[in-house]
Amino acid sequence: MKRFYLTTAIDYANGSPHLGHAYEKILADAIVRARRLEGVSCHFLTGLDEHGQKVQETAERLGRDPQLLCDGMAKEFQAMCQRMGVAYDDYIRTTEPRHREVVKDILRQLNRKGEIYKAVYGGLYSVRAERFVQEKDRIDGRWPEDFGEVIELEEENYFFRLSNYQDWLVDFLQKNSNFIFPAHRQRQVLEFLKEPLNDLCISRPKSRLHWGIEMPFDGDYVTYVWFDALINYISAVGYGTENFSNFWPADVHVIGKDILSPAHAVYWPIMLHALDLPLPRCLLAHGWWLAKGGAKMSKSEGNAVHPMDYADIYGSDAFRYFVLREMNVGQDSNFSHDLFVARYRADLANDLGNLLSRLVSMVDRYCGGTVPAPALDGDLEKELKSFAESTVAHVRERCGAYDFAGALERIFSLVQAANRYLECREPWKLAKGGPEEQKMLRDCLGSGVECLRIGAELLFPAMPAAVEKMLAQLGVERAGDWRVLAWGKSTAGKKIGKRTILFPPVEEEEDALPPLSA
RNA sequence: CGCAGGAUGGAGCAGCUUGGUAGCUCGUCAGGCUCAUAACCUGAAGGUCGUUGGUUCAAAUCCAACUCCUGCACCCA
Repeated sequence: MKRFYLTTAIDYANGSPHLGHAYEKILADAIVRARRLEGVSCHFLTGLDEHGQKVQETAERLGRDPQLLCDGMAKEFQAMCQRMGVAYDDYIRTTEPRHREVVKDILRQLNRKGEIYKAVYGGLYSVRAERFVQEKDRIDGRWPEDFGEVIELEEENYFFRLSNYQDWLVDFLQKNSNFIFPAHRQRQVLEFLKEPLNDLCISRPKSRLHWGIEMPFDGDYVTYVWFDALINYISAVGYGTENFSNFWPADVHVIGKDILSPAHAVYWPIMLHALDLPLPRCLLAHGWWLAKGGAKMSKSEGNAVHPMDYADIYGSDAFRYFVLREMNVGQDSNFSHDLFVARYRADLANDLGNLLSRLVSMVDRYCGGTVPAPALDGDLEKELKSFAESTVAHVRERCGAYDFAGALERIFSLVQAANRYLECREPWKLAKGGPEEQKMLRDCLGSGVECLRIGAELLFPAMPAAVEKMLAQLGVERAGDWRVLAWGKSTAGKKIGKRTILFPPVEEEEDALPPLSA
């Protein structure tokens, strides 16, 4: 049975995880969680890209074995996923035998088919940077300092016949306008494809680069890192085995906009096509997080956000909520401490956390801790029920369109509606009245709890851990299926759990900033 | 130069595909409430939707021109 198969980009093992990595994984995780709530069986892959020049250089600089270096990085990235509640099903590392063998198999196949040829490549080569450079790299006519000596170099390499497939790819993109999300990115790729494509150099001589997968038909070369890395999407799901068709084609490749073109939008489709494999259904290219005022985030600027610090201080769910709420998928977005705290305070602590808190408190105080049934008659109750149900429909639709910002905005409208409803009914006053008021009180609290229960179910893709805690306080099990999520009696008669503060208030001081370790 | 994205009340955003009284959150001001995490609810102030022209009965939304910001160097989500 074919599953919904989603991948993220595999992270490059040359640097520690940062906000961008965390965001991409959280976005992917939320998509998968939402899909599962629709009853779809899913497979969520992420992993680590371990070969290539940069990793080799870093390992040499540190005097460490590159494999050990990568082992450490894998642990770091996996720990981040764990911390962020990112529940992948499989983690692929490009140094694993299961990957290496598939890469070699594919190279053999393409070679047999005549898609690969050997040719001499000549150009300007920087000895210090250990790579080919171009005339346009010159600054004021001179080579940058860190290039060192630049020499003419001729080198034999293996090339993949990309250019043969350019027309096919353009045709494919024109016929499949939903291949890349958001749509304007697809136009950009088509623009890029107006220029003739060069064949792709897919080998590196071992004299220059040894840290890679050996070319199966020539032991003097290793495979170019991009060619190697992209294959993870099929090597991880058993390419060449009967299981493969349960996964491939992938439904979504979640990637950053920087690696859309040419790697994912050009190399990868052509590689697959040359192998007679179907293409993934969608490339989802997300934007970048910018520092305050739209500045680029970087380690050197010292304005990078450290996701783990936020998770440690505010909880991983608060962090997940922020990035999903604030980023319009596909566009760039700002991350600033002020924005984060504003969201945390207003949405999580005041609106949501406080709603839970007041409901649990009142059920405890006025109903002996047993949740009453939600009312079916009053006008306000009907209105609330109707809004909750339309919210379910709206959120399902938005999540299907990867619009978590829109979905979360709507869920918080529901939370506000519940707060407003309590304000209108004033259960704390009803509690002081006679039998009729007592009946209204029970109807009111039952409705309030039911409303929050539905909101919580909808929040699950964004805040899985917090939702479990909320539902535990409301005394209910998570339904775990949006298709049957209707206003009902599922909370009635349940005993509420222990009331705890889900999102504790944060201090006022500016110093409450997480430590910005450089 | 070219390509792409952006420009909406003090801040951050939505709306633009399928024109029709400008919406959300924060912030500010005034009021209400007391169940609750000094939280919640109500009301108000604040925008000629970058500029200029055009199409139209009607434009933030369509068209044209222009201005400003960002990205397009290996790497980086």
